[in-house]
Amino acid sequence: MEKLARIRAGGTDPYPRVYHRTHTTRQAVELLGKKETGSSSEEMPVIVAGRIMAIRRMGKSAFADLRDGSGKIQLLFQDIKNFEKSQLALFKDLDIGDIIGVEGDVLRTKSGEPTVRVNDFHLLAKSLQPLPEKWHGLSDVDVRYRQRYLDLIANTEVKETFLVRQKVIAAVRRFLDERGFLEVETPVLQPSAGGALARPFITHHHALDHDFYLRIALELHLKRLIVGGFDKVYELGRIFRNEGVSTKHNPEFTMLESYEAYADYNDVMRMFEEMVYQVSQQVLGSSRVEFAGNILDFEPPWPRLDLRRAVKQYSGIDFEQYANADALRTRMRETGMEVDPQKDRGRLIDELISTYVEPNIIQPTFLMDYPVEMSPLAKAKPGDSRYVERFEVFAGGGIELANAFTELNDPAEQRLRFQEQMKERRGEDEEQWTIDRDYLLALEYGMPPTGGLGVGIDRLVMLFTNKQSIREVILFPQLKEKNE
RNA sequence: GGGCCGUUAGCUCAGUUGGCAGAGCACCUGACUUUUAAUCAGGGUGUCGCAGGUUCGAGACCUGCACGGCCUACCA
Repeated sequence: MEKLARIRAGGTDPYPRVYHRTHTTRQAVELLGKKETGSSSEEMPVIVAGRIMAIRRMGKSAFADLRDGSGKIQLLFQDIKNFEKSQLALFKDLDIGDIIGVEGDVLRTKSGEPTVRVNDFHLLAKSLQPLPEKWHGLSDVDVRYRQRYLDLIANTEVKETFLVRQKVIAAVRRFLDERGFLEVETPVLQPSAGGALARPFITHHHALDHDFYLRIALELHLKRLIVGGFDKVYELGRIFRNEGVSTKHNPEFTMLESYEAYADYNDVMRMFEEMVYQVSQQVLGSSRVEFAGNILDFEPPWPRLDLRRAVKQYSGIDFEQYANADALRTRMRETGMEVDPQKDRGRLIDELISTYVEPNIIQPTFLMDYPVEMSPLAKAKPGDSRYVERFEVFAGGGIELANAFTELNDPAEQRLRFQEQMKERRGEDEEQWTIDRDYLLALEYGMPPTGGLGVGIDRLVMLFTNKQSIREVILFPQLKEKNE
């Protein structure tokens, strides 16, 4: 760009290496406030730096809006014609988008705008690309996600979303830390991907000449730690699922899992509703949040619905009366549902839940006691081996917030359940599925009764920020590569 | 994977029945010392997503492809 050459020719380095400011724009505005209440001295010299968001040139003077990470402040350039020649030339070449530093004093203009009257300024980084349009902002979602930095510059509310995200995560950590949970880190690369039913990503370790899977859940390693004697552990981490991409699914996403020895799913339920309540108080200052046109209230206790009864209530089908997949499928077809003939009974019930139950659950609600077919890692209900002590939490009409159960700690029973799973998968020609034998070995040493919890952090943030798409709460969501 | 919709200037978008490619912002030139979507006068900066086809003539019509969105499917 010729402007850049001209600036260099004028003896100015368009990318100097350091610039020390005395105030952020926010601090400069606060300083002005102090000056006006008379609690500070007369002279208010400041050095601030940031990106030029607008310039209003008016002949001998000019106004500009300067934005930094803390906020923005107006700049006033006066007597431009009397600038030193090189400064005048540099000033003329300033564009919206340039990063500059200015020295001056703070004052308030006639119209009440906090302003730095500029005595001197320096170019800190020249912008060679035009910024998105100032009035409409950037709305092309493709560009917004691919060039998130532009989104953050052009759409100030986007920044707010990610600040909330950070606060949610910090509040969750605080909650668990205060309760004596130990935060741990477990392997992302695993010889077998267990703890969930999702299809994993496969990668290859060259030195070991061995395939590894990217983890699809945190579960099995955290429970090894319960065996090892850490009674309360959690991990907040990225997991990877090689499946469809949608407004609710990103191939990599952030999961919280916690495990507490000597607890069951009732304890976990109480902990989870308290956790979300406290997080909402700390992040939003309220237990209420608007989501998709509804007001959700996280104040405990949340309703607890028996899964079988909920399905019956909303779909009219009592799946207990249909003992095998074929019978249930036939009954579901009668209601006009299109049903995949491949699905086993557990998946059919899952479909009933997502079709009939989830959309009706607006307020945070526990759905309890799942059929055993759907939950290979959960402990059976006492006296009824067809059901397990498991709950899921839904809110906002279909957002799944949590999945938790009383952990199955009987190694023989666990081995049977794994084998059942493998049997079902045979014929699905999925090479990826393997049994984590080392986990079974760990269970044989004895795992105390344990309550476990899994929380999709991205979805929690969606609720807290009223975003209907998971891509709005992930800084760099996965998109297809653009072909040249 | 399937269906529908979209893709035009750096950005936000118009573009009539198939007949010279448009507006606002940004950018460039000039005027202006309290503006804040500054204003005023002038300037169009384009591979109309890509590749074919129909046509005297295609941004528009047809086919294929790419990318995106929504729905659907998949998904603990």
